[in-house]
Amino acid sequence: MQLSTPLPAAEAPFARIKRHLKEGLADERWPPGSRMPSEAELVERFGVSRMTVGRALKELQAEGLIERVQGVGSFAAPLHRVSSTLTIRDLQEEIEARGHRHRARVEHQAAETAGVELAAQLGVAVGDRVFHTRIIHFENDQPLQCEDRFVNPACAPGYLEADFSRITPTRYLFRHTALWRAQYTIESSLPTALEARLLHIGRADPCLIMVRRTFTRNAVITLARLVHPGARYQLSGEFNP
Amino acid sequence: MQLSTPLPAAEAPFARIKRHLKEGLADERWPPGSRMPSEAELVERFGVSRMTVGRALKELQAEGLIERVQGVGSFAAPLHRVSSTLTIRDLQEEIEARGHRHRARVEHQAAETAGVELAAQLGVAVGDRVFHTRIIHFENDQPLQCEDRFVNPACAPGYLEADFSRITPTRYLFRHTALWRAQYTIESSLPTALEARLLHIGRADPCLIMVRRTFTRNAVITLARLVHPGARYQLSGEFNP
DNA sequence: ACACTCTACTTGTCTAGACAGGTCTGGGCA
DNA sequence: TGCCCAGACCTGTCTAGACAAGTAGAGTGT
Repeated sequence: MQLSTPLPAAEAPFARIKRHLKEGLADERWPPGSRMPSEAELVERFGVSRMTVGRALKELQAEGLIERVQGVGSFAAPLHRVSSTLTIRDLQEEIEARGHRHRARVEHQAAETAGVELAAQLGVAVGDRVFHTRIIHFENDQPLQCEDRFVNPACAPGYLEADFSRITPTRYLFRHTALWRAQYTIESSLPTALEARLLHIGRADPCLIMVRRTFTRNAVITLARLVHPGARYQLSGEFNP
Repeated sequence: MQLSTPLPAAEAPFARIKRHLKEGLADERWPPGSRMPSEAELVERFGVSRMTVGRALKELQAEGLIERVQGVGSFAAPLHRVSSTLTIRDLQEEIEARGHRHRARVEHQAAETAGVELAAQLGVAVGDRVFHTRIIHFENDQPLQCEDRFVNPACAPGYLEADFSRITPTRYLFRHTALWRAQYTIESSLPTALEARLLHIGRADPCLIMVRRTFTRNAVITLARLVHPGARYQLSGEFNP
């Protein structure tokens, strides 16, 4: 006997609407920046409830294909933007997931005084006390990351007492602060002399460098510079539109 | 006169539930892999409707903090994972958004025969015809990207006839193929001799290299190697948990 | 010319119910 | 013992309506 729905399991209404909008976006039926149909129009057009078209639109927004403004409308996102989720895992977990051994060596762990640039980046006053750690992470005894990190003492007062050979700063901060937002940049550059020595690479060996700032609701928690030998480390990710 | 809701605009119920769960996850009240409260339990606990807790859980799932299985339940995701959306824009748009001038020079545009490695990467047979372009992208006449791209002819038969000094391959393929999935890796490395010459940099200058494969539902559309001078280009992104 | 208000339209959120379909478990039956 | 089935429980999806809150524009009064 044949079931009423063959196999593709009959596309759900919200998915159908989403696909319709996505196709329209793809062949520029709604050019970038232009106004999309309102929820009410879609409700009428597809004969579904507002919750359903709302869901389709919300997901398109989350994927970065449209922008929505309360009281105004929904708009096609600026040209050909494509977003993917880049998962940033704690390095220790990443290494252990590969079945390898993680080890961290603490090179430096002390309070320092913030200079002009650091103070600006960390949102504190020049001359304020900030915490500074420099840690080398090893994968099977091979140095994989040099982590230079400045921490706002107001957000993590106990930071200097933590044992970072046992818990990574990422994990420590995750546990002791309320993470709200993060920013990062990724670039390719040469290591400093110190970094090259600590990572056992040459000064001319390219490195993948990630600079990351994380925030609570109001303040900067931490500024981290993560330097990886280019030959041993790569980021990867994928996305499904 | 004082409004009833001071300023933080009274957190919405779904956000409150989400925050509660997130906090519990953060201090391991539900250890990774363990079972989370069911929707029904949360409905009772918070006195809201199922749609509302459903939304909170759905968003946590989208953020990768929990995993849900129909008929079974919701589970805390494996350790300290954090995901962010890395937005990949078309380079031309990115440059123009900065108010700069974009120009592309086509170095190479021809059909070639696939070798063993390329055939495997592109999902075609060894010896099959594939399209190959090499294009230099300039920002204000300074070379910013060397784009080496192989294209599966089955997906974009007209590729060799396109004028890539007028439309970028990314945009062309976006328009002529049904993009389904993409994979990329980012690494830091040295340019080849050819790339160094085309980008006007030295052979010892580090580069940010992105290798990207995009797929239709069944086939590989394209394999691209995007080489950027480390001194002139960086990726950036952010995320809000 | 300017400032204000009122209205129409938009998205944001929530409710209380409904049905569908997947998973697991324990009981009954061969 | 081994199989199947019914029920309990779970998530996935949808509806029809409601109120809140933001925006833009038209109209009005000074």
